[in-house]
Amino acid sequence: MQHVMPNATIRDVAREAAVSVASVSRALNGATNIRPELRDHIRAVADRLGYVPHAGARNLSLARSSTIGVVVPDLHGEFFSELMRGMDRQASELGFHLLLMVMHGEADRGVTALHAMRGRVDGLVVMAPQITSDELFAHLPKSMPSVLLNCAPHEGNRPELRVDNVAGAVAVIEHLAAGGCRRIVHVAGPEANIDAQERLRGTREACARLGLDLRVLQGDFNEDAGTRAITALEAEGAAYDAIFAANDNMAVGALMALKRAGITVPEQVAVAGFDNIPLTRLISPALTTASIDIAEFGARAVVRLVGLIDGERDDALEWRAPIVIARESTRQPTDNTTENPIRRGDRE
Amino acid sequence: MQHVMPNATIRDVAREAAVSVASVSRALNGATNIRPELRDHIRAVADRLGYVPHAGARNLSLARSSTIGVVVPDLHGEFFSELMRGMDRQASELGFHLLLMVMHGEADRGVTALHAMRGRVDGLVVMAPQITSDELFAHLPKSMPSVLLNCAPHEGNRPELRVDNVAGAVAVIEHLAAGGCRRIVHVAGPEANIDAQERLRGTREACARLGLDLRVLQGDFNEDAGTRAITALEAEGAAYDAIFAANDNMAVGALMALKRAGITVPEQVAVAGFDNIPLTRLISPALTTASIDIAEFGARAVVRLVGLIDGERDDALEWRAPIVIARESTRQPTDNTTENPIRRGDRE
DNA sequence: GTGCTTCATGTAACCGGTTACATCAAGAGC
DNA sequence: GCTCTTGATGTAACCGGTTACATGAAGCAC
Repeated sequence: MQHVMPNATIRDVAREAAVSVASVSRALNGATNIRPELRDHIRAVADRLGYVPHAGARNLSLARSSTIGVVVPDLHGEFFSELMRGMDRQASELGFHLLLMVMHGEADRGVTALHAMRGRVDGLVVMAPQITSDELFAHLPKSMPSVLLNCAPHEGNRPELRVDNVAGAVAVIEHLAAGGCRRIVHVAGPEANIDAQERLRGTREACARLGLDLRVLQGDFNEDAGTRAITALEAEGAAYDAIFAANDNMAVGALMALKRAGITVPEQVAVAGFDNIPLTRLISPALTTASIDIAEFGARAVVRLVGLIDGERDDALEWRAPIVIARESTRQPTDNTTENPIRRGDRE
Repeated sequence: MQHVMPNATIRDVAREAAVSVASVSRALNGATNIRPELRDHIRAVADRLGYVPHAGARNLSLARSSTIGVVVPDLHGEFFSELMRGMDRQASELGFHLLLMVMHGEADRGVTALHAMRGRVDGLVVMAPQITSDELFAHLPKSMPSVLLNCAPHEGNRPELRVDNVAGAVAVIEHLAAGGCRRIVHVAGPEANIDAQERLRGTREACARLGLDLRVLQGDFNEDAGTRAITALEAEGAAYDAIFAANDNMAVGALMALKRAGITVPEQVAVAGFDNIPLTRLISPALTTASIDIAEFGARAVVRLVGLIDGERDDALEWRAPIVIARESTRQPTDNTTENPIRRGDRE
């Protein structure tokens, strides 16, 4: 009597069951053209030997790995854990695995990573917010299905998913306006940052359309910038009733500075941020902010990628419009003004 | 002149360079037994064709995938992003990739996951804190190198890494006692969770040894449980001067509830958590907590696993004792013995 | 010249699966 | 009886790499 052999191959099973490898393969993969008794016998033998198919070999001959490569810039914080969560849930639902690859900022490591993926994955989800992506894309073979997440603008059409910062900023301004604010101060992010630029643009558009006063102060995404903005405004005795910071960090800085200055939030000045970092729920007053559903973002990328892998045609640039998460730092809409998440159509 | 072919194989390169596949392999893998001019020529041709080796095929013939399978129970929160971060950094340093596999609680999915790993990875890092892992281990072939993280007790010796929750809880209680606390409330985690059980045990031991009052409230690791605990305590007018929650989430919930109830932290009630999620630094007052260096924990698991893969012998059960990270939510130890009793909140 | 060593290169087997095609037995139709 | 069809099973090629071994040319000693 044969003992369990830890790494039995299909040929071991075939020998032990006195059949050919083809029959074993058929028995285990549920092919119909095999006699039921034989199928059961083979399965029993396979069980007895503790046979588990070698996925690598299977992948090679099927030319399919059922694996999705995930290329991300870094792994800090909750954004990534949420993103991975959404991708994983969706991938496992569709029968795919996730192979993770982090390029720690260095572009050449990104290229190496991309190469290492060849023959290991069926497709890629690539997140590369750095501007240097063009080199990366040059190494992304056309034959490799891939979905881009929040990448900087680039040559050519590719299936892509982006956060609609413009729409998010518009939604925030509309929310502020609905709460009665008329004189908005926007604390902008770094000029070179694409997200910051778009948020500023949305703010400008919405204020112009709604006839609101807008003043823009330069910031840098750090908490201090929010504090400095308030200090400066108070020093010159400026009149304003809302602060919209281009990210939550700066909004928190502004909030703290307002508190110290004895200005009540949201009664005298409303404050809103962007990103929905976990902290926003916990400070007091809780911060109104805008963000997308990150897990859904990841899941959607996986769905589209699997579509591509299955041969679908897809060149679309899809946008995810952030929704406003209204908390204590802003006044709620007074009347029946709409506060729907605004989905913008194709921008240019 | 030949064009770039997207999925050139080694045989394409061989034909194009008018050499054998063996030479191509040697040229690209840096073998010494090849004429330098020929090597350069082959490399040039490979470049021109855009040849990237097929990792799957390579793995099969080398019987090595340079990939580590990571089996985790779920992906919530920052613990996992930190863990993955540590593992990823170390793995990429050692030339390994990470294949992620989440078993959402269901044990049979864990077994399926394990099988799917065969022939895809060289070894596994398995984290299975809640389920009765014995079934899982039964499906973990001896031939598959694996390192266990924080698994429930089980048969036999395996290379393993565990957080010493008992020691961590003891350290927290000692820190609270050193700050003058005498009436401790422990908000416990889920009863079925091994971490929660051990933290409770450490709390019990330390309180008994130090002669502190201890009251245990059942929780579930969610923020709400902390809030509910405070609500219940206040409703009955209980006397207590410290909350030790079995994880940070619940501690944060408690902190917020205390704030809302107008109870000062840490003057009237000190609060401590467990895990050191990044959030704890950001809230106000910053939360005292206990934790291991999670990234290091993950990195160490990878190091040991790679050792196993390389044939080292290793059956050790290694412990990581958490340290207390004292922040604003607890009083710092005063010099030798007594704390000023006036500040201590007997609030009834 | 022959014989021996050394070294670059090629040939073909192998990793462990899948599957097109060949084979063969049984049953149907005449 | 013979032929044709049908369906189960086996044989061997293939996926794309690596590499043991074979080959053959060059170099050297005699």
